[in-house]
This record gives sequence, structure tokens and C-alpha cells, in this order.
Amino acid sequence: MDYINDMLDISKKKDLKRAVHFQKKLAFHVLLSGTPVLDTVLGFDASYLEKDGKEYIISTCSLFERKENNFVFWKNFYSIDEVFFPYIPGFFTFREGVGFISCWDKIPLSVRKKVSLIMVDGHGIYHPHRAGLAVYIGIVTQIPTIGCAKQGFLGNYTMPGLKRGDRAPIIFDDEIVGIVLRTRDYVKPMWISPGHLISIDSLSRVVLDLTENYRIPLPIREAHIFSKKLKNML
DNA sequence: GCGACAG
DNA sequence: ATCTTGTCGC
Ligand SMILES: [Mg+2]
Repeated sequence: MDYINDMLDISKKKDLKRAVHFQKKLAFHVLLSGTPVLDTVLGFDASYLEKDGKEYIISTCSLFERKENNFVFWKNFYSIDEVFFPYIPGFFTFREGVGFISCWDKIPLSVRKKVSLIMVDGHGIYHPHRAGLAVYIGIVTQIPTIGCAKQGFLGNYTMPGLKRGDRAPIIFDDEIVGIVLRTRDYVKPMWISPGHLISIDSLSRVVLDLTENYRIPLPIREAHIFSKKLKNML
């Protein structure tokens, strides 16, 4: 099946019935194993803008490379597209997935193939059909992907301890689908779940390695700042 | 049926 | 996500 064109078509037609079916198929192909190598990490985020009654999404991909024991900014990419699909919890892929595909297209193949991990501002398998935005991106790119959300969603979880590194499992449909992870002392935690090609056990190690002075993982934070900067320049 | 509900 | 300045607290 054509994950890209099918998703784009569903998004443009706002076809929720097909969207549900699409997500169920997506979930079937998720692989919850693997510990990604952290060489080049990509962070994805987006911001929105209204112009002449039309809504546009400003999508950004920020790349960081590991040098020794820390990550150094490499380069940014962006795209701007009109969006038709509204924000509906549980159908985020059909809104921001469109932006990701567009931005990913801007990245040269030589750069793309260096990416060893993708971090997404949203959920992975912690989703009604175990097919959040991070799952979609992971399956389309076939690169290990992690969903890093700023808020919880469905299911059950308890809040972790107050220190960086403290965590608690997220349970949905009687299964552990991710973790609530404290990335900074005394600061609101992050809700982390696998997108594709990564195990739940390796989630905390990877996310903590990419968060030091801020709550949000470095690549996602940079993508967020960059998309807003672009927006304010238009 | 009602309310909650990633960004 | 977006509309928005200063301000309080860890
Ligand atoms: Mg975002």
C-alpha cells in the first residue's frame, strides 16, 4: 500500500472512516524492538499560520550530530503547505503527517540516509489504535522513531518521582505502551512512546541522552523554535 | 448519551 | 496550535 499518497488523500478529503482503517493497518506493521544508534538525530515539529482565510502549516526538521558525548546542531529544513484537516485528537497524522512528508522531501537523500533516529512532537503507539504520528513517520521512513508528547492522552499512568530520570509506565488496553518520563528536576514530565523500530525499554536512555538543560528533547525543541522563527518572518 | 481528548 | 506582557518561583 502507498502510505504517503493514501494518507495525503485521506487528509485532503477529511475521510475519518478511511483514516481509522488506515491507522489500524499501520499499527499492524509496528516493530517494538531495537535500540537505536545515536549518530544523527532528527526532530520534527510544526506551527500554523492563517492567511486570507486559508490555514498553512510550517513544518521543520532539525538535525543534530553526536560528537563525543554530546549532540551538536547540524542543519534545519522546512516546508510550508496549506492544511485542510482539522486538529482531532487521535487523528493527528492527517494534520501534521502532511507537513512531515513535505519537509522530509526537502532533505537530500545523502542527508536522509544518515538519520538514525527521529523524535516527534506527539505520541507513538500511545494512541487509540496504537498508530500515532510517530508511528506513521517511523513506518514511512523505516527509521527508528520515538513519540515525545508534552501531555498525556488515554489510558492510565501515575506521575513519576520529581527527579530527572524518574519514570512511570503508561497503561492502555492492559498493555504498557510507553512511559511518563521526568527529563528535568521538578519540571512537568514528558509522555514517551515508541513510534517504530525501538523497544519500550530503550526509551528512557535515548530520551535522557537528548535532554539536558530543557524539558523538551534537543532536536524537537530546535525544530519548534525554528518553525516559530520562520512564521514570524512571513 | 456525555465528557475527555497529542498539537 | 494560536491570541499575548509582565511577572512569580524553582
Ligand atoms: Mg508541536
